[in-house]
Amino acid sequence: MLFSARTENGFQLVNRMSVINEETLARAVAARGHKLTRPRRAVIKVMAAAGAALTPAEIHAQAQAFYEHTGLVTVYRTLGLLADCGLVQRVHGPDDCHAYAPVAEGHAHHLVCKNCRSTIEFENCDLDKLVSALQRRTGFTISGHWLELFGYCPNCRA
Amino acid sequence: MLFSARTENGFQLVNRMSVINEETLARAVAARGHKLTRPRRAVIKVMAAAGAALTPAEIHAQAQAFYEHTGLVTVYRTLGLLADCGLVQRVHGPDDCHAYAPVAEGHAHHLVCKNCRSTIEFENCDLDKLVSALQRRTGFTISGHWLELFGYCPNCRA
DNA sequence: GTATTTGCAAAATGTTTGCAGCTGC
DNA sequence: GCAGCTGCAAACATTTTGCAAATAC
Repeated sequence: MLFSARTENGFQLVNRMSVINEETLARAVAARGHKLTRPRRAVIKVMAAAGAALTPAEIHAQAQAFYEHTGLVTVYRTLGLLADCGLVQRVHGPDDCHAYAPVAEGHAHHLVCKNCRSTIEFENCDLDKLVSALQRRTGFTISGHWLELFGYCPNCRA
Repeated sequence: MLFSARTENGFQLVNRMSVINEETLARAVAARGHKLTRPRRAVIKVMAAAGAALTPAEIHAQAQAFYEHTGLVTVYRTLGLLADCGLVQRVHGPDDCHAYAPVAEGHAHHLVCKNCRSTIEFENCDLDKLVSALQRRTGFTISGHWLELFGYCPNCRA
């Protein structure tokens, strides 16, 4: 299992338990009737290829490597678009909640290192028992959930 | 089980499965060597008595009922203080993440109605199996987690 | 009495909007 | 060609900081 160093400011997805690629993202966007413009392709490339949970500003910086004239505003709009399609998801922390991570199946959870912020995506969360108990006790109909784990990765345990 | 109407803008804690009171909060703040000033007492009153997950602006407005000259800046600072003490916790949503909720035991989860935003606090989350499986598979040492459930409360199921 | 805390105003940060021009299909 | 998209600048919202006056203990 490989754990790479962190990006200057970003949370690196060091080991992804599921995969999402550029093609899938591009196709999903097009399928919804949205145009595949140059800046959108750049943002998609960043989210798919880099595989990192990044802030809009970081995505902007990286996207400019693919298409130089990518504007920050367009990054925001594209992230909104991708989020609407369930292809991208906000990653919240105790403090910040400005990062976005790619999502393989429209729903995912993240395990984040509190020190270097490397991030692992996982899918199985096994909350059925809790969910049904709460539904019974509260009368709510529970339709979704949202889970993040924090800790220290092998490299940062020191 | 009682479900009250939502506040104008806030997420009402309609049924709290655990309790935290003003005295406890005030004592914890004093115990850490912080002064119990009038604006701090006002914020504490709001968080304890109202029992609602509220944004800083909402807390500010409500706090002024207890101490008129409470400033918004002080609300931010007091929330930071309470959060440091584990007495208050940010409540994040898919979109917004600007609300704070009182916490009984330094750690809690929330079940939020997607329609009226009424909120239930709960504590038992039973993630041990998931946590140990992930630790084994990833090599991470997992020290904390963060869980929120979404759905519709009995009143909003329509 | 003194260190801490406050409120104000101002700055910093992050995000959204208005709009004329550009571009994918 | 035309709707959808872009980038810029400017607006907007939220949070933080500097500082002199006020306050808890």
